[in-house]
Amino acid sequence: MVESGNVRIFKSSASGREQVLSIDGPGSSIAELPVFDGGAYPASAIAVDDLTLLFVSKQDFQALCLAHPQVPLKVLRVVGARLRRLVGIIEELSFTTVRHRLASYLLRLAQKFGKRTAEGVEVALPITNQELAAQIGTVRELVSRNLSRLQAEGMLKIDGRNIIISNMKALENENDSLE
Amino acid sequence: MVESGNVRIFKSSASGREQVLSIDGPGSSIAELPVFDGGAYPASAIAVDDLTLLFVSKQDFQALCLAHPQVPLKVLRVVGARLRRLVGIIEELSFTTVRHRLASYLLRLAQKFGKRTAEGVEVALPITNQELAAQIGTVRELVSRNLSRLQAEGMLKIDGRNIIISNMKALENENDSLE
DNA sequence: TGCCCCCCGTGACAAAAGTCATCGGCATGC
DNA sequence: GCATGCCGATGACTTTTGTCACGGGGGGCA
Repeated sequence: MVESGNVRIFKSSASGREQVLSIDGPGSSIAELPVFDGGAYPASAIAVDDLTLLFVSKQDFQALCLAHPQVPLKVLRVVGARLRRLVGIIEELSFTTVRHRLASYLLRLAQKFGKRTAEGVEVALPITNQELAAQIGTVRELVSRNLSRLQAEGMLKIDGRNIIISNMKALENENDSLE
Repeated sequence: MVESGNVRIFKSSASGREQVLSIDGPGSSIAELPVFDGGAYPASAIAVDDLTLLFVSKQDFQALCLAHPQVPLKVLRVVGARLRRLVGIIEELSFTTVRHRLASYLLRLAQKFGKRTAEGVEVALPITNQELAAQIGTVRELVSRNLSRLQAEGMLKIDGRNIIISNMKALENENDSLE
């Protein structure tokens, strides 16, 4: 269980690429699978910032579940959310382009953290291009190129780590109609 | 719960492509997520052959879990397996080529159903190229082309719906060393 | 101050993926 | 028999993705 801080869960390839599966904050559980089925860890994890975790052993978990039958039902809800997220990643990887995934990411970011300004919605990229690439399943260069291209097309303006989305509508259009 | 027969679980894109998430047979559960968290179905399902299902309502499931605390623990194991499979799909989609995924598929097939013959291991493709494409996340044409190419390179021989893997080693080499 | 490391952008290129169209085979059903 | 529809192969092409290499810009640290 994450007590404080954030963890990034990811797979890495032999050639050094990474694919982020999720980023989990306080209240989330991570590395539950071995507790459920006794198997191996399905992915790697790394602290994004200062992090404190609570460890629950397989034995304790099972005992807890047997003693308090509501617990596993709650856990199932949490695991369900994880399943949904993974299905979403598969869908994006299988059906959409890097450009599309990038637009989706920016939109999500804008909806969560965007500030309205005169020129549009402004957000600060919280991560490097490298990490963004890992989250949307591509490489750093393509993130860079596609950002430039979106800028050239007038959808947004890049100012260092800040991004001003000047044409929210256009960005949203990138988003629907999965090709 | 699947009582008999097989179900294919898949997502489909606006342009008509499909991505298979899993194929489940007797003993598996499907469409559990709404029962867990009350949300929507995360994907579509279709009967592969004659199929009988057992329906368990959310209420019954919860009552069952509360009455028999071992049940949800077992369910967690099953869901865990599903999580692992999805992570595996993401890994393949993100890191590997169509060629690689095709080779993996054939190897799995050969290990499960292959018959040794003088010329190599023989398997019958149980599905159309179209469906194979949906399982490995691509389109029909690429499956066809890559099969031809593997044949041209001497790894296997295609005889209608039958495939004779003449060079198992070479096919396995395709498989390790995720690029 | 200078060095090193990481980050970013970009050109040039190669490889992979996907699209569109065509042809031929085969089964099904009218 | 013949039309229809699905399936597979393949050529020609475009787009997308990924790789490699380079140069420039900081930030930290000795």
